[in-house]
Amino acid sequence: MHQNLDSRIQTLLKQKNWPTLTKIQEMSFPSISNGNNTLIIAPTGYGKTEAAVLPLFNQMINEDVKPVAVLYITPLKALINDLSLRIDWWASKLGLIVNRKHGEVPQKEKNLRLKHAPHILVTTPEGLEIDLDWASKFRDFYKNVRWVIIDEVHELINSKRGSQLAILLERLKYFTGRDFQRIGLSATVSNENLVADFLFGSSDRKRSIIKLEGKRDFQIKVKKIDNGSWEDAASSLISSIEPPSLIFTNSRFSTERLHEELEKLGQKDVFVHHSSISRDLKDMVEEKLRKNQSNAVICTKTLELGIHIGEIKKVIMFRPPPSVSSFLQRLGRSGHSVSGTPNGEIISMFDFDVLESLALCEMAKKGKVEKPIVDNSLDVVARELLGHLLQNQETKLEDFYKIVTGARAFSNLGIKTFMRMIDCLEANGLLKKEGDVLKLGPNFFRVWRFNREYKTIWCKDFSEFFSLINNNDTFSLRFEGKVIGEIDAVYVYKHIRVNDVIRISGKLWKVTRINVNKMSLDVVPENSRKGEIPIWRGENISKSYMIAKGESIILKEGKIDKKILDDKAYSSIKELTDFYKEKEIPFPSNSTIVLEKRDEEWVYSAIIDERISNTIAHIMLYLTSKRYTLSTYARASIYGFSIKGSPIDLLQELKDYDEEKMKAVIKKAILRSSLFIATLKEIQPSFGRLGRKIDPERDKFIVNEALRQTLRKYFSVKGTISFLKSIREEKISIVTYGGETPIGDAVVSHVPIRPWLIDIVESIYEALKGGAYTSSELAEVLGIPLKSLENKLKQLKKMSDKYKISSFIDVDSKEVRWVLVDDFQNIVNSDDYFTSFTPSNLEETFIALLKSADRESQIELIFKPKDIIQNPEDIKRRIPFEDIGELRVIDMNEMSYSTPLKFYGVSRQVIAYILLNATTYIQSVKFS
DNA sequence: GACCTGCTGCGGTCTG
Repeated sequence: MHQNLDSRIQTLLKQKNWPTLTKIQEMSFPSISNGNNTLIIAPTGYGKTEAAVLPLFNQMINEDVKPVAVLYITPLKALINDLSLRIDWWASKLGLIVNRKHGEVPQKEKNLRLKHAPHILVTTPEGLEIDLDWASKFRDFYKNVRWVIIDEVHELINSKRGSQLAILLERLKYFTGRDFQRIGLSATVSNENLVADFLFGSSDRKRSIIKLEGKRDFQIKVKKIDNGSWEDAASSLISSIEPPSLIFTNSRFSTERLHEELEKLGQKDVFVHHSSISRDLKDMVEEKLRKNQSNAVICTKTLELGIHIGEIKKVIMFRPPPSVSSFLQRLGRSGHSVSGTPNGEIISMFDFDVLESLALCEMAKKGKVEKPIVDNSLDVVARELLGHLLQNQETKLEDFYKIVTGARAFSNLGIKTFMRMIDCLEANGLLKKEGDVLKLGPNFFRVWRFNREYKTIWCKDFSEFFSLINNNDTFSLRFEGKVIGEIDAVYVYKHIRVNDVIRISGKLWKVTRINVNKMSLDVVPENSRKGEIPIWRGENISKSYMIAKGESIILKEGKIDKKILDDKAYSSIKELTDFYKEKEIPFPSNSTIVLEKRDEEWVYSAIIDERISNTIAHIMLYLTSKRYTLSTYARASIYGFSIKGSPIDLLQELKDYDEEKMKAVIKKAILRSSLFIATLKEIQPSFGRLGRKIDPERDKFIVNEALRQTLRKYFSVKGTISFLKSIREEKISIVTYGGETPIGDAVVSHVPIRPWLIDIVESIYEALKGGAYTSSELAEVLGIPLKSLENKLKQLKKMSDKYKISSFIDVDSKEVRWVLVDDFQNIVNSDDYFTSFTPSNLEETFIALLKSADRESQIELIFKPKDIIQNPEDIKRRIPFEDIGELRVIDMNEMSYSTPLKFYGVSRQVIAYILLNATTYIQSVKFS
């Protein structure tokens, strides 16, 4: 027992039946009591929370502390609920008030805190954001904060959420005017000083890092099943399950699919847990785990960290996890107590799964974990500046600059960049600059709206201001008013119809109603039919460079740990290595590339950082789509890269680029990638730039920032340059092989990256210039499938502002031809198409029915071809709306039996020509 | 064919 502990706390320890403090609690006590900023590193289940809280209680009960004295921040709502109960057990007995705050805390409970201000407040980073920015009344209690505890720091450090929190802490310090003590709790990390820097920011306190080496002991078995067989996977799972087991997968789809197979095999009490299942159902599953009423739960990352889920006998990973840290987190979910040894198993589907599993074990045993990369995104800075202005109405420019640069993530933020950001925010009306004083601008509440009714596609609900987490649109599934789960909106539009049966949360549901406005599907349970598992589209989960490193070690040193492999796994890895030995080709590595050609696809296998593969793949895709064909794709992974459709070996060309040329090409390639477009879309609202139209000159700052973020996250310019340099200097050798290799298989098993649509738009525009073509002709010329081209043409016709296109009927061949609006007049006058715009009877009367693009207004025009030829401008004047959505032309004399000729998305500029074309066509059909 | 996380405060009015 710690001699410095107050007797009241000692009594409570006895009540809890804790004979001693745990080791980590003992270790951190002096440093926390001394007022040092302290980072505590230990695996889950070692009593980190009490390690942080007990020394604080010890001080609090002996001093007269004012609320809020302790701020406890943690990333999950479920953790808040858990922790506040756990802390309250001590606090209530010591006369201290605990309060929790997150989005699902009932309003009643939230209101309590103004009457009885808590000494300890447990909340999320977003909760703190809301309070500082917006809680005008409660905010004053924050002036008393003396201690801030940040839980699960390792979860936050890599993300925008983390840098948001880092700035918030600096804002809090500015607000309190006090250098409060900071305490961080973290799982094992590789670079603890970096984590400490991130956490302690501008604080001048002494720092200590208290670390309990987690045991690297674990039991692991690697199994292998037949390629891609879900049946095999399920029967293998059954033989592996030791109730209660956790089965981790890498996709929501796999959880549902495995559950389906297990059910077929008669398995009972197996449940599904992932982010698209409603909170209620997830709670139910967690409860089953805690009460030991389940044989197994199949889950995604949702159960990787966080709340206590009871004693797990065994952790099964269906296919290897994407990083060492996630491998350890997952493994750590079993043998949760201090003494237990984690017990786990990896089920491999492919031979490279076995290789990855071996690599994960190798790196984990050596204690190699991924290094965190601290996020320094400027949309976070912008958001924090606006929040600071919500709080203070105004701020001096240099004051806020000092606050931001106090956060370690932004200590390198130059004043020039900062000023460019200010200018951008001002240009978009989020800020007003008066001398060196900043105020909120007029557009702030246009971007973040209170009233949902006025919401347009681009503006955001006010509540979203406080969060930097980005989401796709989803439909919720409802049964009797209760939410079951969620499905991507795109998937609903494309695939779901009434009476379809969907499989989600391991159960079948029949769709009875699709409510597009409310974005919900009404469903009822269904038992008789087979259900379709929805596909949730997410971001590619990239594989850690640690896996690539581990694989290199294993292959170079021939270090295959037989003990952990089952027979099938061993023979699959043996076959893989034997292949290369027998064919006398070197194994792909970071110094050897094996090149093979599969049909039109150049496959380069190597074992390298995925970001290098991704960079090269994007450059090759850019060059191929620009020079040769749009019918192309590339692939990238830790197993190398590939390109389809290039007539030449592009790597030979790339290796001779100098650094400058390389950087320029990389930039062009990335600006066209969907990764960049998605990043741009994500950060736009933070800078107040609404709407689709991004102007590369006017919005230079935003474009550059999106580019920088995309580069940092998915690409490696430095790595690629040095990789190519090594090829040039022949430090990396390239071996060509005439057949198909196993690692080549791994390369082509990855999802193809296709050219971004913007390329297609430009190419269509280029191809159309000066001519009139049918869609099949265009598809042929551009090398894209006819269907995708036709879709694109229709879209273009509607949205076109830069690329205006139109179509007419070629009267001679009865085909539709596409043409640029700007070329229309020349086409009409050309010899080729002149006859398509020359009605045989100029005196005949026609009716044109026009609808506006928004379908709000509709008019009817009666005309003769003669009128149009004599005065083409007049017809334009007679149309009261700007955009014509639909045009129908009817022959007045034959109204009763002729079907009207329809045109969609007609540009006003060419309406006269289209009317002539329509009448010519109708007459030609009539007389033939 | 691909993970996860979060999301107004405050005071006033109305209803049973």
